[in-house]
Amino acid sequence: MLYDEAAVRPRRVARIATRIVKKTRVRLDTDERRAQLVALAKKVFAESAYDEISIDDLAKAAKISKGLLYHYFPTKRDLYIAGLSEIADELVAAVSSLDETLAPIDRVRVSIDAYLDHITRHARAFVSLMRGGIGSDPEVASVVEGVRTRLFDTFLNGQPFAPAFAESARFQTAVRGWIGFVEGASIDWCIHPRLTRLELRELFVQVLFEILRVVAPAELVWKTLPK
Amino acid sequence: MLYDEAAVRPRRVARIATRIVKKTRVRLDTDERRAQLVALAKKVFAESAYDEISIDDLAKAAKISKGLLYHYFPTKRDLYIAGLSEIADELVAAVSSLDETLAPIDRVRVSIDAYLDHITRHARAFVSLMRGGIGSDPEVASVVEGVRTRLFDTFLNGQPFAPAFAESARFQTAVRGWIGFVEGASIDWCIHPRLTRLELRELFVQVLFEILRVVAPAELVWKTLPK
DNA sequence: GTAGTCTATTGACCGTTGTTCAATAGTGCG
DNA sequence: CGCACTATTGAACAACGGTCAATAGACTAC
Repeated sequence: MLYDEAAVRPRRVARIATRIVKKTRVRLDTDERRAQLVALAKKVFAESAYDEISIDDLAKAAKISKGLLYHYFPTKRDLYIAGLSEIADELVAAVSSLDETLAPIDRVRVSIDAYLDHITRHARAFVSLMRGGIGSDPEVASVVEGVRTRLFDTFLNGQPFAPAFAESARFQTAVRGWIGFVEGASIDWCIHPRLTRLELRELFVQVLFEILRVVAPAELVWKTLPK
Repeated sequence: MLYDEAAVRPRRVARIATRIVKKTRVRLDTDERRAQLVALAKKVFAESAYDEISIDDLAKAAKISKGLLYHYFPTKRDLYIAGLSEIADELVAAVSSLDETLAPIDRVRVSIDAYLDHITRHARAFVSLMRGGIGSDPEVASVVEGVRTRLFDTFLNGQPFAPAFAESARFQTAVRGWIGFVEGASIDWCIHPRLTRLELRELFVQVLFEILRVVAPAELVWKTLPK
């Protein structure tokens, strides 16, 4: 399959054959081509693992040559990260449509709802994003960690924390932990949906509040903490 | 460097030279060799990423030929997983020395202490274990997920839960989330130690209890829950 | 129409990788 | 000494990620 006849055929003959068959090249604008390739990467890498997909596979799927792919992305990893970043952006964007008129607690509720909605619809992409196709690659890790901090910002943005509270080490560690809680339970839930989406959401909200209560000194507790 | 003189030298010449130099082969027992190779894999893969280390590197480090490596492990991935599994076993073993005489809450405390002790001493190995060198590989994922469930068992084993409680979906989801909490905060803490080890431990314990309180119906709450 | 320019596109090529396998060399037994 | 057993080797292989000079389609200018 690798060394088939066409591959070793001399260049000139191939050229003539090309003319005869009228195999016309498709010329695309730079931006269109880039967008097409990133879209393909998003789809393919959400379905299969990083090293199960070769550059040749991608080129064949895009109906272009390998060389052209390298004209747009310096390395396979760059293409992968481009796709992953878009998946990440979509997730963050889906969550961050916040309604200023809502009470803080309901704002969290809405955000988590949007979050669960989105990862339900894009379960495979979500898992492959969070599990990190190339776990040890620093760029990939920074995309994933970026999602966490951006999600955190979106969940809690504009909430009336006392500044001293928000900067305390306990608070930051606890929130990072809560993100881990949500992530772990979400991934588990994607595979074994033992709770309804609503039950899961309420669990997240309740746990968040309990964690904040544990972490915060009494006088700094979030104003809207129930009871 | 790749195609150096020695490499392309005809076999017979090489053999004669070998005799002259008296380069004796080292013959090892099967189990010893296997153990040596797994130990090497553990060390190397804890330090560097999966695809930064080639089979040639490993063979050279072990002072054996590539072929022999494949005599013991059918594929590079198998060797990697063998090393990873030992790292995982060591972590679980370190945590699971439980003292039956202690009160349940203190047993959790001791376990978490051992956990933090261990990941402090083997931070790199821990991170590369939990971040998964080949994130999407199902076998690797199952090793990591195995660590989570075994840690969970160790943390909570022998605690006086009502069976109905332990089997409830809310409980299981919540505990899986707590594992995510501990993991996320631990990895964060390995990189930015903003809290003391003791503070972190107490945070974990408190959050665990609050989560259990949130999740459990009143009459089933862990007997030892403080207050 | 034709010549020339620009650049999107190609395919042959390279070195390295993971993997295979027939050949080899130590070791112990009769 | 001869023989079997197996730990060990090294050359070969296909596939991979990546490079590059050459090509072809679209545009402008005359």
